[in-house]
Amino acid sequence: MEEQQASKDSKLSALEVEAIEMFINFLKLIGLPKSVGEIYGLLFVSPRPLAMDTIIERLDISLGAASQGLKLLRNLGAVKAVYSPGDRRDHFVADLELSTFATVFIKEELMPRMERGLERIKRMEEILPALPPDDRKATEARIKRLRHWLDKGQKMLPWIMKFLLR
Amino acid sequence: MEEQQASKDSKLSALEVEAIEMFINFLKLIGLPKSVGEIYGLLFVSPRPLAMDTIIERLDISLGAASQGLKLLRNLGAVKAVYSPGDRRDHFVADLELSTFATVFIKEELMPRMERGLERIKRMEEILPALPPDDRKATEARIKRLRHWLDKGQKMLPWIMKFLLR
DNA sequence: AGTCCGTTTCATTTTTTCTTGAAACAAATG
DNA sequence: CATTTGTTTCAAGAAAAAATGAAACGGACT
Repeated sequence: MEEQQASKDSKLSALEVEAIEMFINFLKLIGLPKSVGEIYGLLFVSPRPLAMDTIIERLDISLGAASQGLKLLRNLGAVKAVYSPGDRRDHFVADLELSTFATVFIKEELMPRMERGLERIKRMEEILPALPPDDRKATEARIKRLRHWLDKGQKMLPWIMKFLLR
Repeated sequence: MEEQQASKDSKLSALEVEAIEMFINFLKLIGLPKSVGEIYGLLFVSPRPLAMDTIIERLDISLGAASQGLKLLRNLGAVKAVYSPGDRRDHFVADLELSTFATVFIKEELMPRMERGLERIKRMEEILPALPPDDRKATEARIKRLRHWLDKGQKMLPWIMKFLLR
């Protein structure tokens, strides 16, 4: 009579909830949807591999979300499928190497943007000479500053990566 | 007869378009909406302060978006209002110190999450002893790893900040 | 080959986030 | 002090992102 909560998270332990919320928050930071954070959080604290069924049931998410989320996480390298003898289903484990997320973010989000940024700057610099002389000086200074920051960023990234990878 | 484009960006120079697109992309990265990127981008390449009217007109955005976007940018410290003699309107300039964005992001997004993360970890560690012995070991290791990463991150941040600020 | 079990895909729905514009507000002007 | 000009606020609408679930798929077992 006091069981039977709204069918919701009744199946998750306090520890699991903490881990899940934590990863929802962190992964949101790098633009991943809630469901992905949930899945990774659950797998992260799970002492044994989980099948998709289990994940769906315990997190109470849809088939599609689970499948897509797992796919994404596998592509990132944050989750691996392991073989489970005598079971047709795939089972999933979290790769505990958290640097993966930071690394992926840097490689797939930051770096490409910086490259495109540099291209833009080059184009802007080409346009500069055609500006009215009064404005040119000021604008030139600004673009130079932009470039300076991009360069700085690009120098910094490899260093951060190194730090992340041990 | 070949003028009169769809009333759209006809008022923006190629240079402005580049800058705007660039900032839309970068600011999106730290979770800011398109309109904010547009405003900052326009101000960044503008050799002189712009009034809100001008911003609205040239970017073709709404009054509300302009007001809110400018407010946000002012709060971040990325835009300043300057006095323009003989004009009732506020005029806005971009603060060229791009580190502002990174700094704000770190301070308002990253750091708080890390703190909340540490709290969670502490709570998880308290729960640990109550786990079934077989699982405990494995889970303990995972949580230790989590903590390790958070610590690492927290150590890294001040360093990054220092790097950003010159 | 046919059935079953598990997974992926994707059109649709739901949720979240952003934008709009009208109304309230403020502050300078005549 | 009424009016005009400029700005903020916020409820409603539009757009974007994420979740759902049914249908298609694929591969193992009989």
